[in-house]
Amino acid sequence: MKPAEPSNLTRDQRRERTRQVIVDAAWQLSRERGLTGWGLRDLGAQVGMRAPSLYVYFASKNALYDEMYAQGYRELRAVYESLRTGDLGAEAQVRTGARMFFQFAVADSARLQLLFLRVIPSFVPSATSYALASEVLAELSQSLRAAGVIDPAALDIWTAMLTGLATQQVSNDPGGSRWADVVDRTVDILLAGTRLA
Amino acid sequence: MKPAEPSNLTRDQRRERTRQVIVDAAWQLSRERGLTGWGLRDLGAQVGMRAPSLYVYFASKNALYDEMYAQGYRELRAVYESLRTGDLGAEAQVRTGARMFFQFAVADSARLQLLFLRVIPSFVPSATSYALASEVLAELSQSLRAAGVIDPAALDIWTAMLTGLATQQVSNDPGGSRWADVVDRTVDILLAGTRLA
DNA sequence: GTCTATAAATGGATAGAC
DNA sequence: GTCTATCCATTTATAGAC
Repeated sequence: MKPAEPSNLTRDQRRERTRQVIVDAAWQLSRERGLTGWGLRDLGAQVGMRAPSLYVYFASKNALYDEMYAQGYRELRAVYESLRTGDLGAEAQVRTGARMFFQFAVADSARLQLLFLRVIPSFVPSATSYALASEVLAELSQSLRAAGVIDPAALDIWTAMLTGLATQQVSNDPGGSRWADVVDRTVDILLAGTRLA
Repeated sequence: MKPAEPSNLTRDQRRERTRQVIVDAAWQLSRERGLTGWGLRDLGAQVGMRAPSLYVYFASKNALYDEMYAQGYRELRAVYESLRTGDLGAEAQVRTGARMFFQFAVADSARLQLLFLRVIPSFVPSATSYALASEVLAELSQSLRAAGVIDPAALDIWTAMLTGLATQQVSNDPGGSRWADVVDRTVDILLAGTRLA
């Protein structure tokens, strides 16, 4: 018996807190060594545990990836919610949203790969987690509709553009701003080209 | 002594041929199991060798990736060369080039990841291989300039768009045509937006 | 809930016989 | 040029003591 944590919490709360500590450590390792560049031993060491103890909190490494995936999309959803709560007009919302998405995506290339590319062959997001991703996409769709971009094909162009800019930035100019510098201009071009299609 | 190959070839020719067989097998495994989903044992088995024998032809697994990378860009360069040789006008060349790039990229998602994304943390293309990539980019740049897209920032928008469309297609609609269907429209939009910037 | 011990496999890579 | 044998590290995951 050595929880080492404030124990005026329920068992479930303590468990959830530990899960979060593990997920945070996994993100940190992913940022440092890449999404697949660490093992459960390393992760355990990071949180002061041996690898087998992690199985108390996650059924497998892929289950852990799934939680990271879900959490990543929850963070992105929060970004869009903060946007919607603001008092920006429809077009400004699209403009700011694009900048924020880009910033979100390039801030963590491991997260970019997990959320938007299919980099781990064995990992497929669970139905629940994938639903979160769809929710965020719906948010983007909504935002674009409000600005006059109404057809579904145009939405696909926007997602390609946004992920493309971010991917190019982290792949071909990490730490720089080559693609960051063209985000606004690209938004202008797409707005002009996809409105009232 | 058991070459099992027609021996009216020089030693270097036989060596080069075997290297090619290995690279082809590596591509096949990458397509089937993902870029990192196979080991040297599997690769050896695929070409009728034990893993250690592969070291006669490649210094390391990353050296093999490097050859795959170079070969991928040589194939892409060939695509653009066939385009330049045709009798298309500048704008038609951009339009056809975009379609061909998209087709090339989605035809093999492992190749897409190796050539355009940074998916294997330990792999960095050699200077020689990277020069090939630059050559192909210059080709694209040339093609766009001829069509009136002259500023470097616009080129960055185009590469983001092209890779973004392909990545979305293989990540979110593999086997489908959701993003394939918007390539032409996207080219129109970008041509309208980046010409004579 | 955490540990040790270990399974069972796989990883890339090297030595040295033939 | 290919092999066997092997190294040494590492992987995810499980069993069972505490």
